[in-house]
Amino acid sequence: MTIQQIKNFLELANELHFWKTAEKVFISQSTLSRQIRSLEDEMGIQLFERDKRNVKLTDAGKFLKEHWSATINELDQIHRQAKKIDEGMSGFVSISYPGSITFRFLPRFLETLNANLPDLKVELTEPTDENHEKLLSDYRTDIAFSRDKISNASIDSLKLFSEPICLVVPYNHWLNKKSLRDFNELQDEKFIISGLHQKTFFASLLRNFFNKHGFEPKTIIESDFGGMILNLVSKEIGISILPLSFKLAKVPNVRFVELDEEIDLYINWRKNEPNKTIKKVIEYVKLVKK
Amino acid sequence: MTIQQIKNFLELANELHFWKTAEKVFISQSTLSRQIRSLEDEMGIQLFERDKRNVKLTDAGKFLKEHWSATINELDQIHRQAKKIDEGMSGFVSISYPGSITFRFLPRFLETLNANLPDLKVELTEPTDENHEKLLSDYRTDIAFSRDKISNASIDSLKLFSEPICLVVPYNHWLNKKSLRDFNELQDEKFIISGLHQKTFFASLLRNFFNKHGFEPKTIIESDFGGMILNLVSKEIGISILPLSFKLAKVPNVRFVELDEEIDLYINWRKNEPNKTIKKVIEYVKLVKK
DNA sequence: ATAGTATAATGCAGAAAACGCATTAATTAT
DNA sequence: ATAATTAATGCGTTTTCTGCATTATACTAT
Repeated sequence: MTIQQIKNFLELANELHFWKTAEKVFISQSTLSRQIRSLEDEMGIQLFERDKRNVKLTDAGKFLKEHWSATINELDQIHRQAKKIDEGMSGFVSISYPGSITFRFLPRFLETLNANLPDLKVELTEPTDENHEKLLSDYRTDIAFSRDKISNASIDSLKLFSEPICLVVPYNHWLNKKSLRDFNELQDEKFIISGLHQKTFFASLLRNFFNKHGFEPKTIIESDFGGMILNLVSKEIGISILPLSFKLAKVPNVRFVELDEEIDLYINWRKNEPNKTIKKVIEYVKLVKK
Repeated sequence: MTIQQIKNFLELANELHFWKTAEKVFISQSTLSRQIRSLEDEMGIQLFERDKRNVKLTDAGKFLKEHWSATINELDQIHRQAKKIDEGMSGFVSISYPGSITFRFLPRFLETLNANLPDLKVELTEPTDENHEKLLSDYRTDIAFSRDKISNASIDSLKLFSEPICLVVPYNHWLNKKSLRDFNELQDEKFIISGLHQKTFFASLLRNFFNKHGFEPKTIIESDFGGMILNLVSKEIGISILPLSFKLAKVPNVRFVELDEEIDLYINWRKNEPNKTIKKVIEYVKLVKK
């Protein structure tokens, strides 16, 4: 039993005329006649009462006309949707990201995605565990934004942009770009930063930074959550170091002082990803970049 | 695109193994491989990602597995129902009947129908216009019960049973079978009967009856509705003549006095009726008969 | 009644498709 | 390296499908 056969049946059920119907569906009258016959045989159900002159639906035929018609419409709908998925116009991606891009890059990116792939469903996760390689290869995420460059034979990466890291201080704090001549002046400041023993990339970046400048910060609160850190700085509990992106959070009573140190953002995905949706999303990220 | 192809796809989508699936659906592995391929080509959608070793569903494939599965189940359901209709196990009949069979024959008949064809829908009409032939040929009714024999080349009839007609009197009325020696004794009785000028069969039967016995009844109320007549008799407003069947209405304070006159019940239907449901219903009526 | 017309079914022969066997090619396991 | 697994493919055969031409039948007009 062919979908086309059913469609032809529906056409005939409307026309009730073999010749006209055959013409309409671009087959010969004999073919149509035999198609309907074979449909009837296969189902073991008489669909039409026909003498040499008239064609009319049986009760079963009426019933099937109604229900098949509905089902065929459903099917067409389903096939259109499947086509969309196949073409990556719709579907599902799981994205993991560092908190710092919450305020500028990520919303822009999601906006672009939504404009171009309105049927796409996105799952966002802000992983505490930063093992991007494993997240990707275990299919727990499809696209991983990361601050560190990942070198792995089965992962493709692309650097999207760099941005300065900044000292984050309360508005009236003595410190500004010009006043800061020597980092040793920060000796007595109370820092609110990620625990330096952490294995996250940002922690190791901080570790390097303080090493380079030869002093150890006085850490009074440890936190990995930028939003939390900003609020503590705003309440003048201490100062911190964060990527410039956090400025966009627009927390009041906070100033960002750019340092001569940059941090990168990479996008990572499984090499040879066959999923068209994911590939398409990766293409769009290139449009947004910085 | 074949229904079978879709079913095979669904099987493969579960098994994710060509050889096992092919065995399960009783075709060769090569055929299955090509069927899936042709499905993919026809839809223009990749359903499986497969290398020489592994088979897995694409996103579009997952989507179609889910939705096709639902649709195929619906279709199977629809086909079962259509089969029922085709076999006359289900469907629709319109039945017209004279009020007199409301109390005994019709409920029995409907009970039998319901027991044997539980999915059958029945429309009952008690026509005031008694033109059964026209009702049938205009498809306003499928089965017409009638009191008169219908002679019409395109209508088949069957006599189901005969029953006496009765004088219907209040309980304490002087009249009974033995006391009634001569119909002229009814000269002074007040009758509640169908207008004798009416063209209904029962009216003409009454006309004949009174002619035969050579007197004209004193009619105080004209009515064609047995139920109404019975209630009026019960209130001792007059007496009437009705088929014995009305006794089953069990209206209180009413006695039936059988006369030596019978009335028939016929069932009528369109000759060569192709509708299996109707034909089946006609068969069942024969089981109930009397 | 009779001839004419409309229309679904059917015989036939050629075209296309489907099928299974055997084989190939690629991958994994030992 | 070798064997085993497994999806794809070439090929010949069988089956099915298709359209043309024709037939059979019922309705229409005269």
